Amino acid sequence: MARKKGSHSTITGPLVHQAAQRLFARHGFAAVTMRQIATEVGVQAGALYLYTPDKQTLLFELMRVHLNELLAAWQAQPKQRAPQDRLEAFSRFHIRYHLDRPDAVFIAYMELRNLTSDNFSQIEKLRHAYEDQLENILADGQAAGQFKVPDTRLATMAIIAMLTGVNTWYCEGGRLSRDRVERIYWNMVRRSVGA
Amino acid sequence: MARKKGSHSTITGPLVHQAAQRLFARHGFAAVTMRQIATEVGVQAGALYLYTPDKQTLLFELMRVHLNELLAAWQAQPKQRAPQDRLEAFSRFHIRYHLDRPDAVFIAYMELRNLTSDNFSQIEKLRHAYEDQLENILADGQAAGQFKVPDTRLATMAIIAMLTGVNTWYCEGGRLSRDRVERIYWNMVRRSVGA
DNA sequence: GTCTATAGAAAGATAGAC
DNA sequence: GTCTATCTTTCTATAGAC
Repeated sequence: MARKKGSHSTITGPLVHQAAQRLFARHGFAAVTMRQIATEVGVQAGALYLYTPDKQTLLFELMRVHLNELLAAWQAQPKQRAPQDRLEAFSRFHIRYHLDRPDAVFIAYMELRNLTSDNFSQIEKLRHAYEDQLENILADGQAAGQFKVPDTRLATMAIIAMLTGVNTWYCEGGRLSRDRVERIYWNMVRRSVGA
Repeated sequence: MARKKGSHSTITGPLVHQAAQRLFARHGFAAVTMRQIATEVGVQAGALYLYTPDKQTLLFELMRVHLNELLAAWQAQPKQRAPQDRLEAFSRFHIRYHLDRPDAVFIAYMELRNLTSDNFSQIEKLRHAYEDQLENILADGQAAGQFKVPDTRLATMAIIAMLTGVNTWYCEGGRLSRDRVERIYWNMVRRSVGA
């Protein structure tokens, strides 16, 4: 049998990651087979192992890249001075960024259980680094007497959970525009910390 | 070979559900095998099919029972009159109830993808009925001019996500007591709706 | 009610042809 | 770089002994 196509290593590599991301998000890591990913990409199952040493590494890389990009994107945001402005920037950024990448977000939150213990530690470190960005804002606002946050760590987790929750219900082109959602959430966040 | 034990159908049935709940929560539905569940229970894999027609039904039953019990437990709570009191009752109840059943909660939120489409519809209906309990409180408070909630559905989802998030980080016997967590979250919820 | 044994399908991963 | 072919393991579910 002749092969179907020529060489495409620089193209196929990213395609493998995209297909895995889509399928893992839709059906869950454990439920997706290498054959399904291969079919989605348009190659044979064996060919996937040219782009990843194994299924576990594929999952790990998806999460690692996502969290690194998330952190980088936040760092690249214009810096504000006042705690309240920084909190607004974070709230809006978080919603916007997460709504744009539902699959990556879903995987990063839902598939932690399926990481090996070493990989889990690395991912948790990255996630924690992101959470710390918000915690610092809250701590500064509290220190400046502008927020009423009795426990900055708890408030950090509460706010992130609330904001990330948008992904579970928001429907593109639905009743609410993104901007309206951003504004309503920001108002809830603002009031929740007593600003 | 002699069998290990006598008959225990009334005991083994619940044990199967408990073991499945523990394992599904820990490793995910798709990652858990019937053999693992059987080992946990102390029977052979084949014996599980005396208690469930298949793996899918086992998952569905865990979710269905959990959500039914959740609704019943909320209905059994003492009724308050004022929207603010009802919101406090709901917030505290939600945290308390969910912290008591981390495995069942985890499964009900994470394994929706693994339900067949028929089973999914039924579970969504139950979840929606619970969410409506909160939405009614918010709508009443808004109508009474006591809350500032521009979109009750959005606020419902935001608050439930925030409250349920406790389960992802709360550590029994850790830095914060349950009562303190309840109180801080209630304050954040209260302020977030402008009460 | 639980066991052993196994059918039958499908998984992850590898080897070697082209 | 992708293919076919396959090894090895493991899965869900069933059948029939006890």
